[in-house]
Amino acid sequence: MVCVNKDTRTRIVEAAMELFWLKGYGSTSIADILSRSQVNSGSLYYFFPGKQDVLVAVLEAYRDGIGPMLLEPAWSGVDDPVERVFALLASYRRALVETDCTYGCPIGSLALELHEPDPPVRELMAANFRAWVDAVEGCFAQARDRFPEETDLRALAELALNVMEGGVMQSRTFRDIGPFDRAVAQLRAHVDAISLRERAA
Amino acid sequence: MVCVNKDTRTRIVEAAMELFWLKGYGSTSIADILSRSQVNSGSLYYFFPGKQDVLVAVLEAYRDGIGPMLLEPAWSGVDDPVERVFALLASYRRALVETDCTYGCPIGSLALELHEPDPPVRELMAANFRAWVDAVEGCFAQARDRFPEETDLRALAELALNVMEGGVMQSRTFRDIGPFDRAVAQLRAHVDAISLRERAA
DNA sequence: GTCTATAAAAGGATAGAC
DNA sequence: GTCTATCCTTTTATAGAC
Repeated sequence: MVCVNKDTRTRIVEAAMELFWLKGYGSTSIADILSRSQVNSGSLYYFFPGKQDVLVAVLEAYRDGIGPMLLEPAWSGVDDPVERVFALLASYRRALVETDCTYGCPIGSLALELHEPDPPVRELMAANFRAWVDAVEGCFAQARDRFPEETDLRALAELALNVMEGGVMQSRTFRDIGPFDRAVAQLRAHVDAISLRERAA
Repeated sequence: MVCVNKDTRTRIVEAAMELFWLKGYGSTSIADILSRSQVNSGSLYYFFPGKQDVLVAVLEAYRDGIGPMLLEPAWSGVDDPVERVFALLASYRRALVETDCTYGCPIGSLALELHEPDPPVRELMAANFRAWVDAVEGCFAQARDRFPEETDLRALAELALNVMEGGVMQSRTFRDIGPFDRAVAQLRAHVDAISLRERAA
């Protein structure tokens, strides 16, 4: 990806996306965004009324990028729908390991950092979670016949999100990948336990 | 509890505890703490070198209060050890409902808000999670004979934490208690599924 | 231990030329 | 669309009397 000649707005959003992930929203200053994106104050305020509008753009970028930036890379080479769920979780594991258990899910961090988000911000965070759960539920739905009829696939997908977010939270706090791995193992055991028969090899 | 004549340090810590819960650490200013605790700047800096030291005191208070302030109220009138786990989760549900799904676990929020906490802060957040998981693991251990020998009770207790924290995160974001309830229901189903026989009525 | 006043810095946002 | 300079507010922290 060529990074030098992107348009200014894109550079701002990408810089903010990374900084919010690294430091959080409140701890990222406009000056941080300006210096990382190599943009001047006037240009930022030409495109965005204020800092919160940059956040909105970042959350829109995450929402729009969930397929191409998150799911497709995680699922490349993985065909089995249930394995795709665990491949997705493995991509969060990678992020944790690569950052020495410092950074996990950017949406989750923002969701707990911002205590009284304005409606557009909250709605976009919800849209991100919804899209994630939709995708995971879709995986389980493709394997519908492996689960008992009464299994609530939506609730199962939400459990996967909880396991991921909770695992990230604990691993970050303990600076240890162990809690994340045990969380995923618990989900695996649960999915196996409710599966009707073994998957085709 | 008499609140007027508590000593100054205690008033500061209690005010900060509430404010960090309501607004987060970064969004709570020293001025906020001073006005809520009715203390003057000079007094706060007499007791604490800076804002982060107030946070340390708050986290110590949570850690020391987990028994008397969290577990004992949640467990009053509940004798069955496994039901105590769900009674604890119900106390988080209460916090969510009473605040219109705005506030959940203060430790979880701090854990995701603070991206690069200084060692004493991170260690205290870890100590809080550890104490929570210890308590829940203790409940499961009291019902050891209800679970297969190979069941990892520690991992099960960690799952309970993940379910709580994930459920809080989603319910807060969607401003809807549904995700939290479904998360707890999934844990209940999992615990029931691995239980060897029905509990005594 | 507590009070008031204030220093010192950071941060969000704006103005106006180009 | 971009640039520099700067205003204004908030915030952390300190000084020094009492």
